[in-house]
Amino acid sequence: MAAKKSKPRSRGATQAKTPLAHATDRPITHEDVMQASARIDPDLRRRSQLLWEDRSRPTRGPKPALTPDDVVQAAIEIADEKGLAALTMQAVSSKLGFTTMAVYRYFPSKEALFDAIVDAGLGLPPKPPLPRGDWRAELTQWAHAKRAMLIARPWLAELPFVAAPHGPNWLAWLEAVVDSLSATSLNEADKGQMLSILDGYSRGASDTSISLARARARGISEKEWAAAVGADLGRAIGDPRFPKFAALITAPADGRARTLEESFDFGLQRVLDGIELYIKSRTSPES
Amino acid sequence: MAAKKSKPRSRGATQAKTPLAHATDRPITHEDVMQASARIDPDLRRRSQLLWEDRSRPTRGPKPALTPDDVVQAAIEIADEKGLAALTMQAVSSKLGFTTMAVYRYFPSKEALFDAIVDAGLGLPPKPPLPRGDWRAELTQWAHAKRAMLIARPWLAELPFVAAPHGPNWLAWLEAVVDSLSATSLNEADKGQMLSILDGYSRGASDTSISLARARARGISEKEWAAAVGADLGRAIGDPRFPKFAALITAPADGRARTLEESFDFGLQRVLDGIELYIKSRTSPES
DNA sequence: TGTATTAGTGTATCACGTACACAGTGTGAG
DNA sequence: CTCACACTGTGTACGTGATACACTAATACA
Repeated sequence: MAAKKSKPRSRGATQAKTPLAHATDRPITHEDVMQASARIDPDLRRRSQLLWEDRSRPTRGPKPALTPDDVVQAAIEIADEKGLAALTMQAVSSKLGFTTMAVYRYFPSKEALFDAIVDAGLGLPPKPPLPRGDWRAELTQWAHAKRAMLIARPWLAELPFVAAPHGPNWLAWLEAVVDSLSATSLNEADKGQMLSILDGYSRGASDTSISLARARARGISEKEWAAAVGADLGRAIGDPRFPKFAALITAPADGRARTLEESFDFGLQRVLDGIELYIKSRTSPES
Repeated sequence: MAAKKSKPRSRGATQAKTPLAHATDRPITHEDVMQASARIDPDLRRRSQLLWEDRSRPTRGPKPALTPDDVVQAAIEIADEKGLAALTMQAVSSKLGFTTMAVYRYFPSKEALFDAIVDAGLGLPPKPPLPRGDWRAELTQWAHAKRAMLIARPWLAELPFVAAPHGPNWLAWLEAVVDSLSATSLNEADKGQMLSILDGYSRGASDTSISLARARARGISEKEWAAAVGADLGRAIGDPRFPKFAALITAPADGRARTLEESFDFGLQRVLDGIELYIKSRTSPES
């Protein structure tokens, strides 16, 4: 056995629930978490660590010409311009003006680099407008921002980033939702639930626009994209298997067509309606 | 220039809105669609075609030893057992007992094979229980089924399948929702909206469970997975950037913890609440 | 029966991830 | 102050995977 294959190892991750065992009554500390993490898949553990540790340079040898951030930046630019497929270690290094192997001084593997790219790509959530307290408005802003972020970096959704270690920016997005929900009367557990709902909707309902964005990055016009999508969906027309759907897409538009963003917002408001309904039912006893 | 690189071409696809231009008053036919599709990226067009055309064998040469379906089946088995990363053309062919290049007689590229795998992996939606008409119950069943499907094939979410051509099974899932919504008073446009909402939530809110499923496929126990996720999320504890989220995950569980499926269902009911509210507002004039 | 067509094979090539060994560079320990 | 060691970037090599191309064998229609 000589060279080793790239092990498709590692995974982890996700939204909110089932985060930690609430076995004892004493509040959980960072210590507890770190202790629990002792028995985690070492590969995953290392990746997560790379994402969180402060990369303080050792003092010994020559000064590195780059920072991990430079590498991440270059990688993101490549993904933005040419797509994920073009994001190779050689592309990154040559963009930086170094040899391929130089990158490995900053990230031990492509996978680790991807982890960093994902977190950097997420960026930070927007700051809610200042008279705080309007949770519904704040969550609306949040969801639109998340959608915009996913559209701006359509390659993010192409990575199984639910399976990657969660970095600081990921947590920042979650924090923002919980923070907005603080204005409600929900208990912690319910806040977690609402976080899942909102996060789930925002992610899933952005797929259409992400697809468009990806096409656009390939130089395809919105018209062409719509034609391609329409052609696929249009196969339903005349096909006995899809009568209802065919009727839906052939129905004349009664009024102005909605933009994708308007569509997203419409759905978002329905979701928030559902959340609001729940909050009210918790507040004013109705049963 | 000799061999060509794998071109990271092709994309397309998605949910419901903006499907076709409703320019004229005459209902859109399959003809219209096919005509519109004439100017689509030829690569995409070909992929979509492969997904839909009946692969009737020409009569001339030797009889093929396999069917496209055999290939798809083998590929799916590999993905199920070893994960997407192990799904190579050589793996597929050797599983079938042929040389690598033999597979290319059935699918012109790995990408085309993936398209077929995605559609096959989606499978068909469940049949709604027979006293039809309870749209809410039917959509609940649908959403749970979709979630279960994604969990059963966690590699599906790893593919940018929103960007792939939509095959028959994809449409079948959409059809099922629209069909259930027929019991409501919604117009076609609104049905499309509700479809987007439900599809979006089901997809996005399943991420957590998909991650777990993926971990499980790698031989990681639920405990280990929870520890890894918890370790990442637990970094919030003590970090001044994430006070609210830290409070959330350290709050003592007041009662039985919800399973992931219960969590999904809880959110789903909120979403359906929102949809129901809208339906009612359309029915009984309130403004 | 022969010829055009097609299935599966063998081989070659190129891109990519990454291991390994080397050379040059600073810095703290002596 | 100096030297050895830690560390950076380079050059090279390898294995794997996708896939082009040319070849042989099979088969049905003219």
